[in-house]
Amino acid sequence: MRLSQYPILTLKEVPADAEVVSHRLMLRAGMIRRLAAGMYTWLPLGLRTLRKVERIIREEMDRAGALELSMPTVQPAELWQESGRWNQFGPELLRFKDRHDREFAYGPTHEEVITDIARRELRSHKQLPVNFYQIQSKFRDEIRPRFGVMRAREFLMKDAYSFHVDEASLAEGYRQMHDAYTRIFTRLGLKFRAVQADSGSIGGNASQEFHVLADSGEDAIAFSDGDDYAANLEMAATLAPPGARAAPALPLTKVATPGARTIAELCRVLDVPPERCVKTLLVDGDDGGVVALILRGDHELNAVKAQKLPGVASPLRMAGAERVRAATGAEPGYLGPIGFGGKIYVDHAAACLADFVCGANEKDQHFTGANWGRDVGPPEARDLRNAIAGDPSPTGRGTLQIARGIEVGHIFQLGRKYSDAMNAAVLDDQGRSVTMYMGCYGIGVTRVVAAAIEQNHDANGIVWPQAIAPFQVVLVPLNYQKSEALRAAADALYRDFEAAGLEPLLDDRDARAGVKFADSELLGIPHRIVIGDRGLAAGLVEYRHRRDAAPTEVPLAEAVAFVRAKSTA
RNA sequence: CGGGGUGUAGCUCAGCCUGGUAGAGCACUACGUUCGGGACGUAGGAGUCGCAGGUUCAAAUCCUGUCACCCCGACCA
Repeated sequence: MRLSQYPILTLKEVPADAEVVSHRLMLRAGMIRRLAAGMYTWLPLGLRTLRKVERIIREEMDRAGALELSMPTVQPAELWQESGRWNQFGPELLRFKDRHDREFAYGPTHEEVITDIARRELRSHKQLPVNFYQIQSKFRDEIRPRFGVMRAREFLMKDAYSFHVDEASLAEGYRQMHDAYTRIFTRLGLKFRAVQADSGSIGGNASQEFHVLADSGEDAIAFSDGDDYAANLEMAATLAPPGARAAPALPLTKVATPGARTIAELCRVLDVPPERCVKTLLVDGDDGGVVALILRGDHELNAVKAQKLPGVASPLRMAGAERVRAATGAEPGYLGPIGFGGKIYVDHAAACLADFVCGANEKDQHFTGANWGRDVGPPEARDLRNAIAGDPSPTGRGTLQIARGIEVGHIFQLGRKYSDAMNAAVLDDQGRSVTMYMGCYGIGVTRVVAAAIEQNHDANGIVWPQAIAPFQVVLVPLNYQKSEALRAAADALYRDFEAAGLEPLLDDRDARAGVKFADSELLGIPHRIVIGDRGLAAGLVEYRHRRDAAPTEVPLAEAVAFVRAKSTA
C-alpha cells in the first residue's frame, strides 16, 4: 500500500477516555474508531491485522479437523427459552422484537443454535465426533464496556462446538482443541499460558483458559516454577502447611482494642504481625443464616472456593451489618470464632495457628492467645484463600508465581447441559438413543489484537509480532517528492517487495522525515527500509528492525533478500 | 445498580462561577520558506456550544427535564 493513498491519519492526541495502551495505540495508529460505547469500526489498517489473526485461527482449526460454518448473529427467543437461558442470562443479552412482535436476541454465544443444528442433522454415532466452528460477531451488553476492543460489547469471536457419543470422545476432542490452541497462540507470536479455570455455572469436567501474559491483564494467574501447573488465581489450590499445630503456650486473654476494626489497625495496636491474627468473615448461608469463614490476617478470601462450600450461598454474598449484629451481637471488625454459634470454616493456614489473635464478638475487644481445641472447637479446615506468590505448588513441585494475564481463549467440556435441555441425541452402535456430549471452545479474536499490543509495545508505539503485522516492511523514502532518482529507486524497491510477497508499505507522503519515522514506529511494522539521497548515491539503504537500537546499511540491490532473511530468522 | 464527572471545531481543551459579537493548540485548504527525527510564516475553511423547555431586553453561561459518554465501587470484618 502507498500511504499517500491511505486517507486515515495517525493521531498525536487521543480521546481522554482511552486509558490502556492498546486502546490508545489502536486509535493513534488509525486501526479502529469508536462508533458507540463498546462498538468499534475496524479501519483498513486494523482490519489487516484482524484478518491475519483470523487466518491463523482458521488454518489451525481446519488442521484439527473442525468444520467451518456460519450461524446468524440474531437468534430467536424460543431457542433460549428451551435451554433455559432466556431467563438466566440477564441484561447482558441484548433482546429486541421484530415487526411481528416476535422476540429475538443478538447472540452473545451460539450453543443453542448449534445444538439445534446438531439435533436436526445428526442421527448416528457414525457421524461423530464432529466439531463445528465459526468466526463471527457477538454482542454482549456489558455493564461497563472499556479498554477499547479489549472489553467491547460487539466483538469478533471464534467459537467452536464439538459433539460426541461419550465422555471419552469428548475428552479426546478437548485435548485436540487444547493442542490446536497451543499452536494458534504460538503462531501468533504471543507469550501465553493455558491455565485451569473455573467451569462455573456451566458445569462440566474440565475447563482451561488461555491467557496472554501482560502486566495490564485483568486476571491473576498462578503458575508453578517446578512443573507445568498453572491455574487462574480463583482456581489455584493452596495446601495445608506441613507439620502439626503447635501446642497452646499462652492463656486466652481479652484485650481492649478501641477502634481497631481492620487487621492493619489491630496489628498496630497490639504490635503483632498479621500472620498471628485471624480474620472472621460472615457470609450469607443458603438457609437464611450466616456462615463464618476464617482466614489468616495476611490472606484474602477466594470467593469461588467459598461459594462451593456446603451451606454457603452461591453466588457469595457478605452478610450485611444487621445480620452480623444479629448473629454475633458485635460489629464487623470485632468478630471471631470464640462464642460464635453458627457454622465455621477455617482456612488451612489459619487452622494451624496457635496462640493467635481474633475478635471477641464484642465492640472494641479482641482475644490474644486464642487456640483451636482449647478455646473453641477443632477447626473444620478448608482451602478458602487466594494463593500468593511463594506458596508451594499444589502439585508438590516448585512454588507458585503470580502473573497477570488477558484471557483470550477458553475451552470447555460442556457435557450434556444443552443436549439434554434441547434433546439432541443420536443412535449408538446398539441402536439406543444417547444424548450427545458437547465441548465448546472460544477465542476472542478482536481481543487477541489488543492483547498482542499490550504485550508488544514501547514508548514509540506498537511492536507487532511478525505473524500479525499489517505490513511486513515499511519503505521510508526521504525527499520522495523532489528527487526523481530517489523516487524511481523507492518505487522499484516497492515493486520488488510486493513481488517477493513481503507486504510493503510505501510512505510516499510529502512529509518530513521525522513524521515518517514517528509514524513507522507507531504502526509497529517489523522491518523498515530508509532510502535517502546520501546512501542512494553509494547504492545503500538503511535497514532497521522495529526492535533494533540502530540501523544497518544494506546495498539497495540486496534489500529484498536481506529483509526476507531477517523475517525467516 | 450505587456514587462522582463530562458534553463547546475532526482531536485535546479554555470560556460558564460574575449572562452582552464563540476562542486556543493540533488537524485540514492555498501559497511561500524549510526538508534525515513529529518545521515556520501568511491567508483561509470549519462549531444548531448534546437535545428540549424555562427565566431574561439578551443564555455556551442561570433553572428544569432529557439523552449520550466517562470514571470509581461491588474484599469490609
